[in-house]
Amino acid sequence: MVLPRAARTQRRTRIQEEKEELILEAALDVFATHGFRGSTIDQIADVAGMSKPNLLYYFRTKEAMHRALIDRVLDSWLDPLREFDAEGNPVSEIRSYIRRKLEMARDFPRESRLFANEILQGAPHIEDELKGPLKTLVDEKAEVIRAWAKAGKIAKCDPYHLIFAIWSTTQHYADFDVQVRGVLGEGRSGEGRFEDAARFLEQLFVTGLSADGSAS
Amino acid sequence: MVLPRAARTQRRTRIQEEKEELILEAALDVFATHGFRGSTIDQIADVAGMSKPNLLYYFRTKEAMHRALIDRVLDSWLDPLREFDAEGNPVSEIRSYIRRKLEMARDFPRESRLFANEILQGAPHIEDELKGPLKTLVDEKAEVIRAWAKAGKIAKCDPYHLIFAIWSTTQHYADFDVQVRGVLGEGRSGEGRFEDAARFLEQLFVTGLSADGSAS
DNA sequence: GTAATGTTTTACCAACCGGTCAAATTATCA
DNA sequence: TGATAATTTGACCGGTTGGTAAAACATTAC
Repeated sequence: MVLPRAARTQRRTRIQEEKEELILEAALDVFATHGFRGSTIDQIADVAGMSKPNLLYYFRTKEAMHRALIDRVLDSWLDPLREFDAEGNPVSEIRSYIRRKLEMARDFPRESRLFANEILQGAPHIEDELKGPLKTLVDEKAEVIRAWAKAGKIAKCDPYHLIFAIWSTTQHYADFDVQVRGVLGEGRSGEGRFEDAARFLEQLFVTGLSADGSAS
Repeated sequence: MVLPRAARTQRRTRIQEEKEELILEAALDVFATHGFRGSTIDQIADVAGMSKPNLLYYFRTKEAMHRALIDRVLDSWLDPLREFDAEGNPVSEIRSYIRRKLEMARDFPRESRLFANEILQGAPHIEDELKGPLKTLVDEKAEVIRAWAKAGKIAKCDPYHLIFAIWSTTQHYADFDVQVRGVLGEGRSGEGRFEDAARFLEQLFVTGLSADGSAS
């Protein structure tokens, strides 16, 4: 019978696993560079090396592909923040959070751009996740930071804006890679660039948040 | 005669001025939220309140509209960096650069998103500008910062990454506005949010770059 | 082996897209 | 006012887009 994939109950064949993987990989490529509306199914099919109807056999719509991709990636994307440990040493926690985020920007730039595109364009497909799970997690970690500041372990500062600053500075190296490369020139090549960035950001945040800092 | 606009020599009628303005305004709206490929001429025409052929009378292609928009916006976008003054007081120069960038993110979010979309998608239309005028300007200002650091007026740090950090943290409030609002909730509304951000960022960068900071 | 199920392809469709054309309409100015 | 140029419109075109239908083909289970 021709039971389009969406109607599957629980069992998935070997081919399904493989092909879905292949498709999502291709979709990540395409969505990350063109955004949802700018991407075409044909393009994705092409990258995946299969025909369009074949692709649509596994994901019935473009939206379904996008959604599957978001779902799969969002979770791992938030891992670094989850690891943020209330019991650890504040400075080294922040330092290693920065480093982990920077490593993700280096190793998973497509994932970063996927979200960047989505949010830039108004987050039409992930608004719920933003206001739900993401907000909850951030609220929780912000509370940890606030407690650290209150205890005088780091400078008093708005924890939310601290988190935004870490997000933006690190993801910048994935999302705006072309610009970074354009400005730096081809001199500072791949690996060195990330080391420079890491050194700078750690200095900025560690010094910037040293306990003697003032401001509300 | 039917002289399509592109063939104009120098004189432009009042109507041309008005309509081109109207179109670019609409185009900014659309391009900023959907990126180049995700935007359609019909959409822009719709926002501008005119028919598609009429719109194409003023800009012969979608690319021409995009280009005109980029050209008009890029210059003013770099103004804050140009104002960066080598003779001024380092700390207050950096502080006011941050504030100006933040004001631009607040007052011209569409312009910010226009560039963000463009760069995120590989900067296919502005690569030359990145490697040309932008790089030149950044190189120049980086040299100023390097001199300040060498003179011990601010901490030693990589000036390029400092500039990237200021760009990313400030533009974040325009480009990722949905996320910021989603995470903060509707509590901290518009004006207050930017004040909080400004306070945090000034603290971060001023403290983070205080002359006693170490690291290469 | 064969029947049932799972996968892939070919051909196709309606809507949309960027863009053209010629005719109709409106503004300008002598 | 009328001629001339500038602007706007509706009808249209070929290519692309997201998606479908049905049949051909492959795989698995018995």
